Amino acid sequence: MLEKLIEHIKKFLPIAEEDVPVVLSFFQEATVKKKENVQEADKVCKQHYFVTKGCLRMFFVNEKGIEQTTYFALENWWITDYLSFQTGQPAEYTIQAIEPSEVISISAEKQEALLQQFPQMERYFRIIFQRSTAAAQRRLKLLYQLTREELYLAFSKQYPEFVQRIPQYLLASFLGFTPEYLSELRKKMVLKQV
Amino acid sequence: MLEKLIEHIKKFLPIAEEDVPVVLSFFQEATVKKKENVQEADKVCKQHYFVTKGCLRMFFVNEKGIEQTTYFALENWWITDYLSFQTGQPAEYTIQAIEPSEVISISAEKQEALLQQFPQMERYFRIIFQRSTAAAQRRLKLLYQLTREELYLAFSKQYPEFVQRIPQYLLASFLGFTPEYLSELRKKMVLKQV
DNA sequence: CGGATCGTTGATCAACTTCAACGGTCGTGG
DNA sequence: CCACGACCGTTGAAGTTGATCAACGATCCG
Repeated sequence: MLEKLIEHIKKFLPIAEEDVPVVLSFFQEATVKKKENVQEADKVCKQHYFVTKGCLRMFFVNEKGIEQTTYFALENWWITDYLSFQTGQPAEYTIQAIEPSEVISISAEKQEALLQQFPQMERYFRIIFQRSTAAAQRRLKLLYQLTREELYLAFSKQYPEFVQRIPQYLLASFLGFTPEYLSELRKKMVLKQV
Repeated sequence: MLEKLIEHIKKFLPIAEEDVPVVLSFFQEATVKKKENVQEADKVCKQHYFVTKGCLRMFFVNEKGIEQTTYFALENWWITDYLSFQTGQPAEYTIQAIEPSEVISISAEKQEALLQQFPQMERYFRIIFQRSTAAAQRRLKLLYQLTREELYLAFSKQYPEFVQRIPQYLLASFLGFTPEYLSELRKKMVLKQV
């Protein structure tokens, strides 16, 4: 399973075979059950997670007590509450598996130690975060320019298999509307196709 | 003016004095007039901008022909259309000065060359992008959890001087609503205070 | 001084939420 | 293996939020 991470790193930079076990020694593996939290809100987020199997979601609980999902992480995606991870403040987000999953993680301290010992890993994380920044810009553009209905269409088109894979109420939350409204949208779309 | 960039880099890592001029030789300076574009939509975004003075905004034009502003960049902030910058595709965003400004910039090619020659700069950009990722998470949380009115209040509270500094229609656009509605919100708030 | 730009106002309208209720399905315990 | 409860998706009515459009005043700047 750790192999998955090495493969991912190798996509972005060369890494000497003899360094592989040393690099990997900074990380730990975990199996996560469905609905299990890897990170609880209000606790400091100590780990940075790399998903090797399954799917995680990140959510916060709003004033009405509703879980608002804002991120999903699939295989080969990094995820964490970066604000808490960086500053050591309590996290605002909970991170939960929505399927039986497998993750690799590294603590903030170990990540820093890894970067000290293997400065070339700065490049790996620089690229990861640069891509994340680009993805955030793209997502924000969609959020600003599309109606909820168009958002649903765009997302369904880009991730058709994923839409099948997750419960509708999570998708509705992620897209920023209610499950009832998603239900209405789906009905409308079926009618149009007939 | 280039001094501002060096100061910023030094906040995150040590840099030998003799390296300073070499590092700086990768960058270029520019003065930008109010309303001048440093980046046009549909052209490939070749530069990564660091603002040393003034303020830039990033926007796209939606289907109704309205300029939708999604980012501001103040002093010591990096900004660009990262998707275009990374992939070489045409940009979706325009980047424009909203005040007379001064920027330092570096092309994608030169940034790569800089990182090859000074690998410690990977750390600098890793930190910049990691913070940017954290900021994006924070912003997304606010967008999902607050009403438009609360967004305006929160933003006014966090950046009171900035709200004074920019035209209201830009602020309304950034917060995701119309200038007319912002006007209504402001009226409502004044009435409450009386 | 004159035109363009910006903020405001009010009426109407569309998008989306809220709430309550119902039916289907899935998983768990007996 | 069945029965029960919890969870999930759906439906429809009523209510909010915020958009749209058109018009007007103020201000800025050349």
